[in-house]
Amino acid sequence: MATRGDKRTRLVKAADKLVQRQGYHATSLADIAAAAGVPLGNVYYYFRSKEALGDALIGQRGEHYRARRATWDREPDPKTRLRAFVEMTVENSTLLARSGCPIGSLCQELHKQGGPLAEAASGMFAEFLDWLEMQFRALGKGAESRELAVHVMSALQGATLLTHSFRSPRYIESEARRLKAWIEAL
Amino acid sequence: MATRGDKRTRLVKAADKLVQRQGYHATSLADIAAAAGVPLGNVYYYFRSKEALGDALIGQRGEHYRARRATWDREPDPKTRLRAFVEMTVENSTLLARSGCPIGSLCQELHKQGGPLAEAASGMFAEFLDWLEMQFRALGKGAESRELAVHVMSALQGATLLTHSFRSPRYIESEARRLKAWIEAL
DNA sequence: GTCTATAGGCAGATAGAC
DNA sequence: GTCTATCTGCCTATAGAC
Repeated sequence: MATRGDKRTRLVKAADKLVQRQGYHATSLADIAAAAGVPLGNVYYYFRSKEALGDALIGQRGEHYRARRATWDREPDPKTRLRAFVEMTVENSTLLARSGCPIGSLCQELHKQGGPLAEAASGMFAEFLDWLEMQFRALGKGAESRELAVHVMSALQGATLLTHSFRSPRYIESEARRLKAWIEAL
Repeated sequence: MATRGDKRTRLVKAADKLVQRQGYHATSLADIAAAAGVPLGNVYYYFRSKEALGDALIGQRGEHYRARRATWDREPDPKTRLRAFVEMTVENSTLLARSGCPIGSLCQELHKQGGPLAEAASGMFAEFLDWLEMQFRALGKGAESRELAVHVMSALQGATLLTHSFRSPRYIESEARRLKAWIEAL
C-alpha cells in the first residue's frame, strides 16, 4: 500500500522510487504526492521545497547503503566483503538495467547544475570509496588501497551505465566476473 | 562568434554545448536559440520539435567520434590505437570534470524515459564498443575481444563519472594509468 | 525564410479555509 | 495538521504578419 506509515515517510519513499525511475528533474512533486497518497499542497507542510525533499531522499538512500555495508562488515575476510559488494550489483542488475544506479545516475544528473544536493549525492560515493579503501588496507595494500578502491567503483559504475544504456544485465555480469577473478588474485 | 555559419548549424552547435553542460531536460529551446543568435520562433523552421534538434545533436556528436576513430585507425599498431582512446579521456579530463561524458551522461539521462532519442544516444556507445572489439581482434584476442572492449569502456566511463561527481581529474588519471599498463601487458 | 506574439500546459510554491 | 484553489513563471509549440 502506498498509504502505510506516516506521511513524511511515505513521501520520502515515493520520491525515492520515482526519482530512481524517472530522474530528479523529470519527477514532479505532484507525481510524488499522488504516489504517496498525499495532497499536493500538504507536501509543503513536511518539506519547505522540492530540494528539501530531495535531501531527505538522499539521506535515506545513504542510510540504506550504510546498513548494507554494516552487514558485510560482519564477514571476517576482507575478500568476502569485497565479493559481497560486487554481488550486490549483480543481484540488482535487472533493476539497474531499467533505471541505472541510484547513486551514479543521481550524481550525473545533479552535478550538471551543482549545488548542495549534488554534494550530498556524491557523499554516497565518498562513503563507498572509503569503505572499499578500508577493505584493501585490511588486505595489506597500504598506500595503493585508494587506487584499488577507485578501480572497483569505476568498473562497476561503468558496467552499470552500459547495462542501463543497452537495457541488458550482460555488461554488469561480464565486469563482475572479471572483478571477482581480480579480487581472488589479489 | 555565436553567429557564424548558417542558422541550422549554429543551432546544433549551441545545443551540443548547452546539453553537454546542463543536460537535455534542463536546456530549453529558448537557451539554445539565444546562444545561437536565432529568435525562438525560428527554431521551428529548422526543427519540428526539441526531439528533432536533439536527434541532430546526437548525429553530429556521433560524426565527431567517427572522425576521431578514423584518425586513430591510421596508426598501424592496435595497442597504439587503444592508448589513443584512453589518452583522449585524459586530455579532456578538465571538461569531463565539469560536465561529465557527452555520451555517458546523455545516455544516463535519456534512458530513464526511453524512446528513440535514448536509442540514438546508446548508438554512440555501440560504435565505440565495436571499434574497441576490432582492436582486440587485431591483437589476436578472438572471442574474448568483446569482453575486453566492455572492460575498457566500463573503466573509463566509471572513472569519468567519479571525476564528474567529485569535480577532480584524479579518478580518470588513476584509471587511465592502470588501463595503459594493462594494455601494455596484453 | 524570418520574426513577434502568444497559446496551452505543467512546474514549484503559497494563501487561507477548515 | 490538512487540503483546495490558485498564483506565477517557464516550457514547447504554433499562428500569422512581414
